[in-house]
Amino acid sequence: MHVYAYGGRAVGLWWDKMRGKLDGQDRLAVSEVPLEASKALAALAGRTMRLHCTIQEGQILFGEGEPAEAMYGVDSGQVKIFKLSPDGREQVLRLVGPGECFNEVPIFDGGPNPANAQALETALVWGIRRTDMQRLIEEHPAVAIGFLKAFAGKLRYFTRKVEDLSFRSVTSRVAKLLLELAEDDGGGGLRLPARFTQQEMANVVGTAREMIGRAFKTLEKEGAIRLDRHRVIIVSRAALARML
Amino acid sequence: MHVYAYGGRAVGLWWDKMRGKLDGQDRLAVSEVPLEASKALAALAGRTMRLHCTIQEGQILFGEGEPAEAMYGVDSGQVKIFKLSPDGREQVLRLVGPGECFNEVPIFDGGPNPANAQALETALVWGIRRTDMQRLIEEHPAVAIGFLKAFAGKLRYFTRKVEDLSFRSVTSRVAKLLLELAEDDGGGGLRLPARFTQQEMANVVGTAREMIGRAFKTLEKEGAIRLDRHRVIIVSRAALARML
DNA sequence: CCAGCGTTGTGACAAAAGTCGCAGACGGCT
DNA sequence: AGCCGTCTGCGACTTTTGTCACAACGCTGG
Repeated sequence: MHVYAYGGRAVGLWWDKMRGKLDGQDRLAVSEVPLEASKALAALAGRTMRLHCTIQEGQILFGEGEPAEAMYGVDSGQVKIFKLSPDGREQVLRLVGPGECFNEVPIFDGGPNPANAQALETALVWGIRRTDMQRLIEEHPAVAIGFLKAFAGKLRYFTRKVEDLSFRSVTSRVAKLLLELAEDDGGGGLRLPARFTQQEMANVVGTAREMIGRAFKTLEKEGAIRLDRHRVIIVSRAALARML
Repeated sequence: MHVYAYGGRAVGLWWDKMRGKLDGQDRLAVSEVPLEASKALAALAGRTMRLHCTIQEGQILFGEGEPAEAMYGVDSGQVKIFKLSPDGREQVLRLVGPGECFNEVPIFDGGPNPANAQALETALVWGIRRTDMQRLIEEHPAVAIGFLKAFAGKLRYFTRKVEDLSFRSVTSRVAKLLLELAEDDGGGGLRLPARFTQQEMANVVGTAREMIGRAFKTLEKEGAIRLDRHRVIIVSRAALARML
């Protein structure tokens, strides 16, 4: 059991026991399938050494700078990967949902965790230890190629993130976030998953909470969204896109 | 010959002819060496299909969004990888020097060039076409692993870039840039490579030119640098580091 | 139903960053 | 040396973003 301190609280983390062992060549076929890396891995990992755990909403899985134990994948729930500034501000780098994986970087360069990971909602997470993963990759070149594709996607993603921070106003970044978060929802309009508070959006977008509220008012004036009792409803995707 | 338009100018780009051909297994030993990926590649590439060209200072090698022909490496000189905003502002993502390579991402995801590339000073550049590179990787797993390491480094780099843009003030980012650019130089102090204008630094740091000047004045007041006839001399690395 | 707490709305203000205009300095080049 | 284009140094001003304080809302759990 590991204990990490965060914001004054200490949270516990239990690992299930290892589940099995890589046993020979008959699994090769799986890794050969040119799937998106994380999926191929999940399939592979199901039959290799694999750690499991449930992290409760708000719990920290690991912290930046700590030696990396493993890479992880999300089975259900959502995990937030973020950095903290010395004065406590938070910048979310990525939101990881089911089928995606995170903390792969240390597998390949042997360094510490590049950021913090925390469950945004209760999440089921699996992990593969670095050494196991390295063996897996050496034995199955197709897995390496899968990772290369996944990394390529991530580099594009971060490249965009830099671009956005540098070129776009807060309002524009908020509009973009809304477009990404938007979920089709019963009625005519699109609604946001309720779990995002303005503070959380601010952390994703890289600004202060109050700015989110002001951005909402701007977007409302432009007819892109409607604010119904503290909840954002997207009126027009097109109008939102115009604000980019 | 390709012609690209940029800032009203059109520049030409000539490719030398292909130089040779990958010929069998005896090169495997080279790829097996666990070098930094770019170096391993340069070694490999010297014996495989390889394109060469010289790009003059200011010339564009390729533009964002164009279909990716190849990945490249720098033999000498310096290449700037950057994005342009709709209104013409520029954000430098990376400065690529000798021994490093760029535009690897499209090799693996088949997408277009993720950014623009331009020679900051006259540069000797080599390239390997996507299809050749893909074959190389499939045949030599060690190359794939080398790329994974290189990608891991780049992801850490961009992660830091996001962090910096989000957390640090302009002055702090400038101080950081100076620390990175600083070159030991004959006399007691460190000087900057002359080729960087304030505008170029502004593009790296993600701000306006005037802010660079103001940041310099702040840093001078703190005793970190000295301004001698439009040239920056780093007085104290420690004082600079304190400004981070 | 009510209390309590975390989230949101808001206005006034402060600070940081960006813009504009122009003068002056520098560095090649002839 | 003298000229010219580019780069730099400011100062005044605008815009954007961040901060603070506080009231109101609304969900949750007795």
